[in-house]
Amino acid sequence: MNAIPQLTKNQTLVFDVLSHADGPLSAYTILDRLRDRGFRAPLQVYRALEKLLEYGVVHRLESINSFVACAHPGEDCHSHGLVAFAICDKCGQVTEFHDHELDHRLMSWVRGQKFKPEKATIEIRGRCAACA
Amino acid sequence: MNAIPQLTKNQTLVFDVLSHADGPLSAYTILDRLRDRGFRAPLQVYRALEKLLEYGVVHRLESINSFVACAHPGEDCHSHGLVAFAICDKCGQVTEFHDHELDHRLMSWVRGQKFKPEKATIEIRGRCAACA
DNA sequence: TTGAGTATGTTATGTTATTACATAGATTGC
DNA sequence: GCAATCTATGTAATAACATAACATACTCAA
Repeated sequence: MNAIPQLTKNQTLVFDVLSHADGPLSAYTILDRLRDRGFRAPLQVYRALEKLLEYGVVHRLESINSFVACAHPGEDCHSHGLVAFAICDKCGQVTEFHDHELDHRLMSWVRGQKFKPEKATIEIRGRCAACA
Repeated sequence: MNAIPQLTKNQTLVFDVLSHADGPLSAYTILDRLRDRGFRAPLQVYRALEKLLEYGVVHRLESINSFVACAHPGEDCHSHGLVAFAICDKCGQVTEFHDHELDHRLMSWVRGQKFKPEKATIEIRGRCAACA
């Protein structure tokens, strides 16, 4: 399990915004929230996100082009294996979920194909309990 | 299992392009390939794709913003339950995959959360056997 | 203190997707 | 027939998401 390096200024700012948000944010929303901290351009956000994703402290939700802080503060989430998300289309709430059995099933299929996996995306869209 | 309705002119054109492609295509690539069939605007493509997705004859690959014809020609793919994809980042080849056990595992977790699923995205990125 | 590496700033541009509005064709009921 | 309605299509403009290219500054070890 890799340690998380000291974050740089911009990485810290972006991570803070995501940590305090109550749901996933788009890169441009993050940018807007950091305007008064000096952010001017999308690249400042995307560059920080790139590193935060690499460190495993932030996840990208491909199906909604948004980013969310990992639900396991202080840990490198990569060590948990695959991550799955349930995303509520009504309220935006995201639930993160790790399941070894699921990983195993996916990976055994993938191995059967002689496919070398690098990254997996598992996202379920629908309505959360509160919004159903 | 719902029958697939008669496709309209634009839906047919878009589906043909996807069917004959050797991998996933972006909406704008489809547009370019249909310029000489009279297509002029993205919306012509997106509107057709929307229906084709609904009918289950085309899939959207969220992690690469692209579209691919379903691997089961002539059937409504929705009837197979969840669909997973292995996407080769080198050659672009996509392998489609259905697994009941996997569905079950995901859905039982989701039910445990009282979450009402509408749609699932499962995509594995990496290198295919030929490109590994 | 210089050179290498990393982080940042800035402008411009590329790519993906939708909004808004107009037109055309098909179908139904009268 | 001929309106009313519904679906499909056409077009322009714009919104939303992401990266390229280049310039500057910071940091740290040799």
